[in-house]
Order: sequence, then C-alpha cells, then structure tokens
Amino acid sequence: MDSESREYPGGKKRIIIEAAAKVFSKKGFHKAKIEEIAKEAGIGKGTIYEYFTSKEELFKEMLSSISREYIRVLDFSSHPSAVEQIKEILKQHFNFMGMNKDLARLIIANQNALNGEIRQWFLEQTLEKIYVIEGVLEKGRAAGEFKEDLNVYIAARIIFGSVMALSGAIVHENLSYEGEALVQDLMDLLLNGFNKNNGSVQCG
Amino acid sequence: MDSESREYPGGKKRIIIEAAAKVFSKKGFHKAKIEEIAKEAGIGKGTIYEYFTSKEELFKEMLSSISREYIRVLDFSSHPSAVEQIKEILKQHFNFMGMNKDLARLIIANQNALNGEIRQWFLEQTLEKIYVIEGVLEKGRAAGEFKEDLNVYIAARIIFGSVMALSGAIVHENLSYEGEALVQDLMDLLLNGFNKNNGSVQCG
Amino acid sequence: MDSESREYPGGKKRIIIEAAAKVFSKKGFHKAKIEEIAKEAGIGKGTIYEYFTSKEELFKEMLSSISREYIRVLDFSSHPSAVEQIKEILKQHFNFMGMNKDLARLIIANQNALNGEIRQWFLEQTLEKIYVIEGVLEKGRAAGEFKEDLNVYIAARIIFGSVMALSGAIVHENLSYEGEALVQDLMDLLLNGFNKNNGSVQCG
Amino acid sequence: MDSESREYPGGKKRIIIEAAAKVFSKKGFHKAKIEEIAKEAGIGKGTIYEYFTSKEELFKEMLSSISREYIRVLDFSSHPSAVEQIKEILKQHFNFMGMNKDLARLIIANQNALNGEIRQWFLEQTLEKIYVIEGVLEKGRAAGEFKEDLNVYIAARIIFGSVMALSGAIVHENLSYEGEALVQDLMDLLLNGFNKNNGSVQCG
DNA sequence: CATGAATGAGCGTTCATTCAT
DNA sequence: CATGAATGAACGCTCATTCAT
Repeated sequence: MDSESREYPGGKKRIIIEAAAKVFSKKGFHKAKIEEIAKEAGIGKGTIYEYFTSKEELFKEMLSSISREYIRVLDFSSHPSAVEQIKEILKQHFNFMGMNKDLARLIIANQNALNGEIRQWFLEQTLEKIYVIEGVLEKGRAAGEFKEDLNVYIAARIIFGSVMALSGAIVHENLSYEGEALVQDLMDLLLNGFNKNNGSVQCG
Repeated sequence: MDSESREYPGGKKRIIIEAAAKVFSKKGFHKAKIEEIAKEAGIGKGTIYEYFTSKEELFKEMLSSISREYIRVLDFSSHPSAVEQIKEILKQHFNFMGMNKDLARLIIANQNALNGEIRQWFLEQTLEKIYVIEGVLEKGRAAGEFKEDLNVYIAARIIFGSVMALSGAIVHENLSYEGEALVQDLMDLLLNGFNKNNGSVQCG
Repeated sequence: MDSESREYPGGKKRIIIEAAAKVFSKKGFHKAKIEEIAKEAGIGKGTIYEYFTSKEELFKEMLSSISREYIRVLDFSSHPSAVEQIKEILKQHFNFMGMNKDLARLIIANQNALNGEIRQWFLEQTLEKIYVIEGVLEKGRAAGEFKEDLNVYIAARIIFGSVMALSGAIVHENLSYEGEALVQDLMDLLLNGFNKNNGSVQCG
Repeated sequence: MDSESREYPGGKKRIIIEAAAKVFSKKGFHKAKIEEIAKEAGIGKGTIYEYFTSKEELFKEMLSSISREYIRVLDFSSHPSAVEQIKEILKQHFNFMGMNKDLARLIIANQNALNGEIRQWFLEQTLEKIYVIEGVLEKGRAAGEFKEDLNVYIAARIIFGSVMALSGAIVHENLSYEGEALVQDLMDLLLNGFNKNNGSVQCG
C-alpha cells in the first residue's frame, strides 16, 4: 500500500507488462529486446527477471493479461438472445481491434506463430475463445434461434475465422470498422448466407 | 540424364526447398537453422548459399514454391457455377491441408507473423488468394447465384477466415476432413446461414 | 575507489584498448580475432561490444589512443628554433618507436593498408602528423633558419618518409636508435644534404 | 608455341597474374576474391589452383612479377654519375607511380602490411630496393660525388622514405609528378639540405 | 528488491580450397 | 589441363540471462 502501488495498481509487474505489450506489439516477439522493454518501463534490465523467469514467460503473461482484459471487455451476458450476444461480441471485438491496432496486429500475427510450448499455449488461448462462441451458439440452437441441426463446431470456427480475417483487414488494409455497418453486414451473411431468397425475404 | 537429375527434377534447388519446407514447418522461421536444413538436404551448409542469397530468401522462395504448387492444385475453372467453384476450392484446400499438415501448419502459422519486409510480402500472398475468391464471388453474384447486394469483400474474407480456422482445426485438433462432409456443411452454412427456415427449407 | 579502478585508470575500456594494441600489433587487423583480444584482456567476448560497436571501431579507437599518447609525448614547443624542434620530434619519435616496437610495427604497417573508410581515416591521421611538421618548417623558414625558397611541402614529406623508413629499420632490422647519433646524422643530412662542401665546411 | 602462348607469352600464368594485379590493386589483398580474379582472367576458378597453390602465393608471385617489371624499368646504369643515376631512379619511379596509381597504391599500401610469412617476404623486397640505392650511393661516395663520410645506410633510407611519402602524395593527394620539377626539387633538397647558404650559393 | 555490467552460447554468412567430371 | 559445384572452417556480432553490489 505504499505510494508506488497506489500509483501503479499491480505494482512493477503491471508496469512491465504494459511496457512489454507496447514493445512486443511494435516489434514482434523476436525483434523485441528485453532491454528496450526495461527502458520503456523505466526500470533496470535485471528487474524484469525479478518478476518473470524468461522472455517467453513475459510474453505469455502479457498475452494472458491482454486476453483477460479483452475477455473482460467482452461482456455480452446481459444480452437476451444468442444472435444479440454474438453481435455484441463482434461489435466489441472490432472496436477493440480498431482502437488497439498494435495489439490487434500482435494477436493476429501470433495466431499460430511461435514455436513449441508457446505455440501450444497460444493455441489453447485461441480455443478458449472459440469455446465461448461455441457455448453461445449451442445455447442459441437449443433456444431455437438457429437451425436445429446447426453444427456449432463449424459455425463457431466460421465466426472466429471471419472475425480474424476482417480484423486483419482492419489493421492491414485499414478497413473502417466504425458504426455497426460491418457487424451488421457480417451478421446478415452469417445468419442468412450468401444465397438469394434467404434472410429478409420471408415466405409468403 | 543421370539418376540424380531423374530423382530430383529441378536439381539441388528443389532438394533444398523441400528440406527447408520440412525444417521451417517443424521449427518455424526463427528457430530453423540453416545448418539443419543443409543436413536435412544431405548437403553442405555453404551449398545453400550457392542457390539462395540468405535465409530470408530461402524462406520466401520456399513459400512461393509451395503457393505455386498449392495454386496449381486449385484447379477449379472447369466447374460451371461459382458455388461449385468455391466448393471445389474448399475441397481441394482441405485435402491439401490434411495431406500436408506440416506445410499447412507453416502457412497458417505465418499468416501474419514475421517482421518487416517479409511480413509485407506474406500479406501480399494472402491478399492474392483472397482476391481469387473475391473474383469467383463477383462472377457468381453477377450471374445471379447470390444475393444481388452481396458484399463480396466481406464474403471473401468470411470464406478465407473460415477456411483458415477450419484448417487450423484439421492440423491442430485433428479434425477429420475426409469425404465431403466438412465442405458440405461449411458450404451449407455459408450459403444459407445459421438461421432456421433458410436453405433446404423451401417455400411451399 | 576499489583496487580495480586504481589498477586500471580509464577502466575496462583502457584494458581492452591495451589488449587490442597487443593483439593487433602481433597479428594485424584481419588476422586478429575479437575473441583473442577478449582473452588477452581477461574478459568475455561480449564485453568488448559494450564499449566498442565493432572491430573496426575498436581498431580506430586504439590507434587514436596511441596517436594521442604519441602526440602527447611529442612535446617540442619549448625548443627555441625550428631545427631544435625538429630534432626533438625526431628524437622523441625514435625513442617511442624503439621502446614500443610492437606499436611501431603497427603504425608503420598500417601506414596505408586497410580498405575503404578505415584507410581514409588512417590517411587523415598521417596527414595530420605531416601538417605538424609542415608548420614547424614554415615557421623556421619565415624565421630565416632555412632557405628562403624552401618547399615545405616536399621537405615535410622528406622528413616524414625518412623517419618512417628509419623506424622500419629500427623495428625490422634492429637498427640502434639510442643516443643521439641517429638523429644527429639524419639532421645533418637533411639540413646540409649529401653533397660535399655543405654544412660544417664554411666558406673562408 | 601454340597460338595461346603466342597470344599470351608466359601463357595462362601471365594472364592470371595480370588479372590478379588488377583486382588486388583495386580491392586490396583481403577483399579481393579468387573468383573475381578468375572472372577477370576469363578462366575458371579452379584453374588458378593449377598454377598457384594458394591466394597468398598468387599475391606474392604477382608482386614479384611487378617488382621485376618495375626494376626492369629502372634502367639507370647508363647514366654516368651517381647523382644522375639517382635522379633517373626518382624520375622513373614517380613516372611509374603516376602512371600506375592502382599498382602504386598496392605497393605503398603493402609496404609493411600483411602478416607473418608474407610480411617478411615483403620486407625483403623492400630491402632489396633499398640496397640498390645504397649501392649507387656508395659508388658515388667513393667517386667523390658526396661527402666522404656520407652515411649511406641512412641516406638510402632517406631517399627511399622520401620517395614513398611523395608517392603517397601522388596517389592519395593527387600531387602532380609530371615534368622534372618534383625530382629537381627533391634532389636539390637531398643534395644541399634545407639550410641556407648551401647548394647554389657557391663560395666566391 | 534493484541494478546494469558482464557474459558466452549461438548463428548467419563468406570464401579459399578441393575434386569429380 | 580445365572446370565450377560443393564444401565447412572460421568469425563477427547479438542478446537473453546472471549475479555482485
């Protein structure tokens, strides 16, 4: 409860993670130097090793932290229907991506990059997010919002993949994500498909 | 006309690229060592530099080579409708991914990874593939196969993203891709959406 | 104030430069290995790069350091006449060369060797020394010590060249430089020339 | 006596040496590549090793060859007096240096550079030239052209050093060497010294 | 706890030399 | 003799990690 921790809730660890996020985002995992992170954090190089055992661990903890924050932001439970929840997820996601392009790049870039242990770990993070979507879809299906025979496994991956590809467009091609147009269009395509005579067109 | 050249059409360069594909797939760009690639190719380290000016160039040439092979496989032009063409793309894609899991991992893994120049280059490769899909969609839309107001930009990215996410499932979660079930389900969802009353359910 | 800093004023940098001087002298620029310099200095290879950005920089800084020391030794301004000043320069120079044969070898050896940037730099170092001599000669000429029409440009290069050639004799042929005999003889030849009837022989 | 050897007296070896001279002059010993020399000579890399056992040997043979040519050029024996002979040596030397700046640079640059065995060898080449000068001086002294007590050892090195320093000025500072002015001035200073009242001023 | 000087394993790249053809 | 594809020893430099203070 000293003044330090009041200034920086979470203490040095928080400071380091924020500096790491900034540097890793800008440089990527391999080109980011521990020294630069330390400088960005305004501390000594050795201090980082008081809180993290290695560069990899720092990277992973930073991503966990971001994910946690990201998930925390993804507060969708208050919405009544699965469709609305998914809409909310997409909306929040694109907003997050658009407002944190560097972090977004980092998340997209490391979708499956990196080696060995860390790759596995990352995969699990990704799956976790997919499972959330699967959960929402399953509930929606059970509630009769979707086809009875909806393959939630595939559907969840369609959503996740679409979101990632469009996020890539946002950060790499500067696709505008503002307003709800993007989400609206995406949702319409996901719900009603590419075919004519679907969606708004109802049978007499 | 010696047995060597018969065994390895394309000569040493081909051997090196194949060894590089194997090692890069297993280790990723940064952890892959030139020496290991050389050993894998059964040649001396220096020989690689007779054919490629740098590790980066080797990496890029290898990916180009794979892409070329991959695109070559993607022969879909003979199919009549856009829907059939896309189905064919997906089918061939998943087959390719399932049969070349290491290469698949490499393509997925490097979707957006890597830094600077090489990342830019990779991005362009990816966009190229998306543009192919966009082209097919546009033609299909013009031919009246899809909604008149289909946003091909978003639709292409939905397809690309879905494909990548499901490819990830194939290589990382061992999702079975055999038969046409996966493609059928995916296509159904893409064309008709998640909603009930779409697709197979026809208006009286 | 620990014993370390007392032992090595100037710190690690000084230690490294001294080790570098030793190794570069013995092996020359290209055959000298950074690792050997580090070992000679009793430190780790990486430490050198904490103080110098590259092998070239280390080489140049070492030569600068030697030159500085050498120039510092060349304190001749207190002598009244140009002739005395030049005598003093020569005396000090030969003493320095004789007492630091390794360094001498290095200075002579690299008179014009090395490529590109570093050669240019070395050239400038050499010219600087020649300009000092030119300056002394010009003052002496103005003061009436020499021929009125003395070509100081050529004269300075005669002195510099003679000194280098004789320094080479000292380090390579073990020419004795002790006492003032060498300087005396050299000065006599420079001032009075090879001809008979010059110098001590005065006209009735 | 085949057409080859008629075209190139001395055969391939001569061609290689000439190519080596060109490349070594331009790049220096270390930056010169055997491959480039081979290309310059219009032959295969391996062929060089049919005539020379190593890069070092090629370098030494090339220098020997140049020196031989250079000495051959230095035909001064027909001149009557030692002074005239030395004048002739200087004249020819500066002409040679001025007309072959690249080779000149090479000769000057490698005065004492290079390591170990090759350095020793180079030293001997240099001494050989100095001994020629010493010989001329000694004869001149005996013939009464110079001071009776002329220290030919030092005098020879003064000449050699002066010549090298001025050659450096020619190739590095673009000092003009044309006409006989430079030789004239140099000789005057060497023979009569820097002092006033020497040389042209004759006793009544 | 905090620091940053010191470390050295590790790797991409070069190029003189060899040798099968 | 001639070749040039193949080689691998060698080295400069980086940077994550350690540890004495």
